[in-house]
Amino acid sequence: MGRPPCCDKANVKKGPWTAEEDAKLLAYTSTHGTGNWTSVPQRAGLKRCGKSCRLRYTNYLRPNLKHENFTQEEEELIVTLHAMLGSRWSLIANQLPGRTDNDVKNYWNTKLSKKLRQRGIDPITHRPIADLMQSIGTLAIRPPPTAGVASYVPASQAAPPAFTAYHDAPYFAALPQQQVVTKVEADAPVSPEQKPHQLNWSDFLADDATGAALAGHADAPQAALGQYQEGPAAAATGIVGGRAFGDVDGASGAVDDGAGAASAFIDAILDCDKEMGVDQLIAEMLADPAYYGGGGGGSSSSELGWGC
DNA sequence: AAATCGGGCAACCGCGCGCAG
DNA sequence: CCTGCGCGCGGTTGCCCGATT
Repeated sequence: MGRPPCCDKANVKKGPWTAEEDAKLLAYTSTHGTGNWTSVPQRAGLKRCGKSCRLRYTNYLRPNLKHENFTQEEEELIVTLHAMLGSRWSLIANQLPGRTDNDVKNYWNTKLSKKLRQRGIDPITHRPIADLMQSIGTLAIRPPPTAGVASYVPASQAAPPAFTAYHDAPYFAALPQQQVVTKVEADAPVSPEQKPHQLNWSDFLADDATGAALAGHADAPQAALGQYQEGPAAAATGIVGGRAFGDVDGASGAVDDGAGAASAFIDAILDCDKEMGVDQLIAEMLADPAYYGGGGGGSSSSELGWGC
């Protein structure tokens, strides 16, 4: 037996919302709040599905929403967070005050992913496309990963089996530094003399930015995040959900160099998420050995310095 | 000026999770 | 523990509108 529909679809209006419908919904929510969406249409005098009402409200009518274009800072934060979190749009949107997950998702799909491609970066793996192409050949001669693990890893993230230190990639030289999500092994800083080396499968997953940031090679993420950073104090006070990050003021103090700033930012994100109850989800995701192709001697969350 | 194409965005759909009974 | 229900999320669709032919 399937789940019954949330509303009588035959008597429910679909499609674009009219100004009158918006007004009714807004009037209702402003006096009654937003609880129990299934009853909202009836109470507000709308022939809409409750789900549709919720969506309209959260994506368009909700107070404090930004309707203007994304700023450069927001762009950079989205790119960085996407490198860390993947397509967890709601988590990303939480760090962008006034933006909805739908906003962020649409912006990513229509603008940012193209932008990254134009700059030679694969928007899914956040790695140089040239490296990905180069890796295809290497892939053929590498032993397959552990079967049980491989089936768990999203194909989109299990891409390249080998790469060079991004700092050496010539095509990156032309890129704005903050667009580059670097990857350096946490316990083995790359020296100029070092040759490109091969890594474990677990090194190719979404922890790149995190690992890089926490390994003290956080130039790129830090540059992108610096303006959002309010420091550990802000996080500790429970200013969360993007409020602290969003209330950027130029006098908010010095930004630490290196791992300190990046770590603080990550901690702040985690604190925010904790406050919102999503920290557990992220912690589990990061700790999940299967997610990172564990067993390959790879980077656990603790090894990455992820402060959970 | 009309037709076609493509991008951007709002909205919908289906699924998973959490909670209450 | 099981079931029903509401909510939220991510993926996808379809419409609108500007650009191009």
